[in-house]
Amino acid sequence: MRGTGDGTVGKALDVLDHVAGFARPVRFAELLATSTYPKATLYRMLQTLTSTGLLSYDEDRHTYAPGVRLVRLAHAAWAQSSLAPIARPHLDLLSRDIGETVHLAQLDAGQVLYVDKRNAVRPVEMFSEAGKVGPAYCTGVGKAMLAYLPEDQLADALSRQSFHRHTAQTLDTPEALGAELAAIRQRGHAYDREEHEDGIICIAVPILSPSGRLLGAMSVTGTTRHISMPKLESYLPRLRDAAKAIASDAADWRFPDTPSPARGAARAASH
Amino acid sequence: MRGTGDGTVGKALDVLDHVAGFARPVRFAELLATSTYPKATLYRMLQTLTSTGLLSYDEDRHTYAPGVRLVRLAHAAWAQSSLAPIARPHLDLLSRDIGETVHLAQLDAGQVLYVDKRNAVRPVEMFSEAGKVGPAYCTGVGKAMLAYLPEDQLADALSRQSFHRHTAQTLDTPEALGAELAAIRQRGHAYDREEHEDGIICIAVPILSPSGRLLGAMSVTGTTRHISMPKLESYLPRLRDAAKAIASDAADWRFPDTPSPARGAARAASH
DNA sequence: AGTTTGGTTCCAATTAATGAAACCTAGTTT
DNA sequence: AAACTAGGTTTCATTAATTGGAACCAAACT
Repeated sequence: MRGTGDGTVGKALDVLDHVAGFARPVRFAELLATSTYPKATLYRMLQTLTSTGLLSYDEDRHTYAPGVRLVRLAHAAWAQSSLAPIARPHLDLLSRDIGETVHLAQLDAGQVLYVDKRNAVRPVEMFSEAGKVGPAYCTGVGKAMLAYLPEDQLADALSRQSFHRHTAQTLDTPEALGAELAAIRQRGHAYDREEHEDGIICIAVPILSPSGRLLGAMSVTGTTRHISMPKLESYLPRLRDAAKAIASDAADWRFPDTPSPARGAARAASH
Repeated sequence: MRGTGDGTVGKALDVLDHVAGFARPVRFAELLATSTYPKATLYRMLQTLTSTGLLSYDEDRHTYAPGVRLVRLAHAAWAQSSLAPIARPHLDLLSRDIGETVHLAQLDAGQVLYVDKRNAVRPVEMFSEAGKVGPAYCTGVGKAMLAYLPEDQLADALSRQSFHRHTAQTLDTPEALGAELAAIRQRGHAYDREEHEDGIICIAVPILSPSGRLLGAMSVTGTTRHISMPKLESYLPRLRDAAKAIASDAADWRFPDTPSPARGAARAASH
């Protein structure tokens, strides 16, 4: 856990992650008992994080929790990410079209990070879903992304997988996963055959920029009770079209106007 | 801008905010031109932020943008905040009940921070809406919260208001706002009479814990084209009930189990 | 070829973080 | 009531990181 390597800021983030890791407000003593940092260091770190608003401190209960300032920063991150805001209208369309649960994910530190979601039947359940993380080696979107990762990044991502056997179908060895990734590259899409959760299946495609760079992945998900894999496969053309449309929008998006050296400076000055 | 005061972490956050402040990916030179930090310092700060995932760097375009790691952290912040997750079902109910746009907000550094929203027509979009900030002095939720802030915190919050005249109705002096806040305390709810945007009106109530501490605020919003203030006022009882229910849930929430010294240590050890 | 713009690296001076230990303080226990 | 203690907070000499001026490099213009 210790030493993400990046000086003071890295350590501060260790602590922030540590606090966020508890799914509830946590007291100093609890953090100390599970921390590699000495008392005084941890204490001052928490002070700093609290005073910057990254953590919030409950005076009454003497507990720390992630602060609302993060929500604000995340909004900025989401809004100007190269994928999520562009994909939004496409997700709307796709979801209305096929009427099943649709996920949009990116890869973050070897994990699947869900950045958007459409749930056809119950539209509201979603809010707490974006920002969730999941394993890459046993989810449709995860495998779709791993399959199209450059070699060095793939090695890094693989080294971060836990290969826990979630269900009887989970591919729980790097070898099995390697073969699966090759198959995914072959056919261009990934399946999740109840590998993460019993009763949940999905079909997923990567979102690749025109130049072949991996941007994210997208999936249609269902329960075995109400949908079959062939049915999911029938959505594949539309899923692919949406992924392609998103990728092409994303490629355009960076050039809304012709960049000129002078303009940048002018805009900066007016700030 | 410089020197939030909190050592290295504070400076790093200055830079992070600075990047987030541009509503688009930015280049090093642009940041440098608008930064108080010297070249080398800013450069290394950006390196650190990038390598920790708080910023993402576009190799091709040489631009920095807020990183997806923030979305992940924000999820934790949102999910264990003392207000938003508790309020969620109540917002669902209220929104289904009255069929108008409903906002849930908190106060963050003198600004209104929207933490949840229900839009009558469209389902919710995660951090595209939540995480947004707005002015406190000229929005319904903002004024509702300012009115119930302890004196010292109010002074701090007021000092952070810009008092920009958004519309003809905007209260753009501390004095006018002070009178308005007194009136809000009197009647228990706040109005926004097109003070922030022409054509947008709303009615808002504070969310106060049983002990009177301010937790946040909630509003029902509409356009003057399709709704009138009396109609909005007719929602007041239900809005108040929802706010009360949220506050009471929030008060209970902190005691899911009786704390005992031994348990904390045991749980910590198993971590 | 020459020059400007944009980005990166060096390194001695400076500043901040560190952590062991001492010190509070509000509850318990004897 | 005095002694203890768990949980927090502060001190301070030591250690490590940040700082920023300046040099450097690499493209993009001229």
